[in-house]
Amino acid sequence: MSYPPIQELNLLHANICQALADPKRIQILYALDEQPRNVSVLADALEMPQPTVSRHLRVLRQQSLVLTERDGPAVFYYLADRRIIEVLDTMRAVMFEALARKTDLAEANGF
Amino acid sequence: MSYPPIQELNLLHANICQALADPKRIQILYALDEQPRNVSVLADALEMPQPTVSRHLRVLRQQSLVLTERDGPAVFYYLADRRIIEVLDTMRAVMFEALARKTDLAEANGF
DNA sequence: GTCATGTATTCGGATAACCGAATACATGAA
DNA sequence: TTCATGTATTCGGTTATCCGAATACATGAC
Repeated sequence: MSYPPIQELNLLHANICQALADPKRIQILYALDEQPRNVSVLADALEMPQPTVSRHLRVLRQQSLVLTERDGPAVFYYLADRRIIEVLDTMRAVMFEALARKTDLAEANGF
Repeated sequence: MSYPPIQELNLLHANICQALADPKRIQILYALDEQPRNVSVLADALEMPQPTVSRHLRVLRQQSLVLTERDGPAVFYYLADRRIIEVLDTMRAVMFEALARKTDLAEANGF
């Protein structure tokens, strides 16, 4: 019998988080949730250079956060699992409340 | 009137994700969910050096993911918001399904 | 004050992330 | 095959992260 590889599990888990840990990738994920698109259309919409978008998409692809479908020379990207957006939304909510708490605290201390 | 600073928002958001993007910090968060503890007790339980735990806790604290309470010379750490654990759990579920999909795909291709 | 306990920080080096710019690659049409 | 379109990769430099080891700091007891 082998140990449950908790360390390994957490490493994989951390890799997912790492893939989410970039402002542009977050923007890309929300954009793909709004509407799946191919790389250059996405790059135009987000006003990012195409290679930048492509590299970020690779990171998301490597973590299976997005999937692809070819359409001639173009490559369509779409979310692999919409729960990732729910996760991001929850994190945002938590973040806002934490910020509010911090602000209240600061004000209570006369700032 | 000012633009909604989407870029800034996503940066803050990414900072939260970044704080989650480390295997040891994930382990620490789950451990604190199980039971709030002070630094050295946590370090013993997780078999990590005390300075390592302290540095990771600082990262989590900076993102308001954990809060503290002094108890003499000891410092008690606890989760700021249990939804973070729900987020982590959801991510794990998504991750497992993605892994399963990959495995199925590999097997379907004769591996 | 001094000490014991517990916590946080600093330093230095290794590793990894990010970007712009340039370029290579893939696909389908002609 | 050649070309146009769309996508992916590489290179070089900068910046950030992580750790072990050592050390500094904080708190309360005495």
